[in-house]
Amino acid sequence: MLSTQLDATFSALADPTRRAILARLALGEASVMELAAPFAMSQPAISKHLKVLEKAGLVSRGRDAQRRPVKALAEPLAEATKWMETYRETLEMNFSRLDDLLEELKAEDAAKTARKTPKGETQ
Amino acid sequence: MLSTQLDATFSALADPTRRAILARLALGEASVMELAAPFAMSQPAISKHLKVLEKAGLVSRGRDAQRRPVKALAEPLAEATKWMETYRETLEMNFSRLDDLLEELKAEDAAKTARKTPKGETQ
DNA sequence: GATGTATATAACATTTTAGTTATAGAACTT
DNA sequence: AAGTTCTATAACTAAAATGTTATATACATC
Repeated sequence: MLSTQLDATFSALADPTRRAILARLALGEASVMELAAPFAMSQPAISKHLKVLEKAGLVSRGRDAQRRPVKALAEPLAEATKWMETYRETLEMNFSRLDDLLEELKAEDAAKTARKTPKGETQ
Repeated sequence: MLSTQLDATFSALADPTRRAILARLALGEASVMELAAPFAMSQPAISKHLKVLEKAGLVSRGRDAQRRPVKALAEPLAEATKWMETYRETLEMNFSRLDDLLEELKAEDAAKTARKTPKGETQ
């Protein structure tokens, strides 16, 4: 669980162009030109984005004559998803502990109030 | 579902120092000094990381005398998690369709072979 | 073999990011 | 009120990211 892998995955996902590319690739392989078409951006720019995605392991490249078809890979997402899930679980645990604490404090306070308030009286 | 929110979330998570800060905060509120302690990094550097996290909505700041306690917030994660889940689901759907296609091709091929092979013969 | 098409790379400019030190301000302590 | 503690900001530097244009390369086709 190298930190650098997570860095690469989250960095790759942090760019809207790259997320759009991945969204497109989720529907199936595509060539660089096909991927570049929807964007107001040069082909070399897209090639660079693809290099980022490839370094992060989010895509792999094939070979079909002059084309280098790009294919999405699912694996690297697992680690990133896991990090986020673990984080959220810890957060939630902490919140529920906080809730418990608040409950405790409330109960304690009620007890004190009860002690201060003579038997049978209400407040 | 502004793209810029996702950008901010993923960018924030792309840095190991910020992930460590969040991991620490998942256990409960902390002051800037407490957060800075484990890192070989100046206090202003940590303050900058906190500003990034705050802009992404991943933390909120409180006030306790000179301290500005930092608290983790869960909400922004939802969108990011959703993006990743949707992406993975689409990917998997596509893979299973590919599997179907391969099955089809195999069946087709088997049928052809059968036609080429006279009745009763095996190959 | 000349031409076209798909992609990668080089060289460059601009912006953003991540860190530094120095300093300022606000609130506590004595 | 003087000093200490906590945090933020300013000014700066260095490196990385994102885009550009021009060019090279590899294959396909005429």
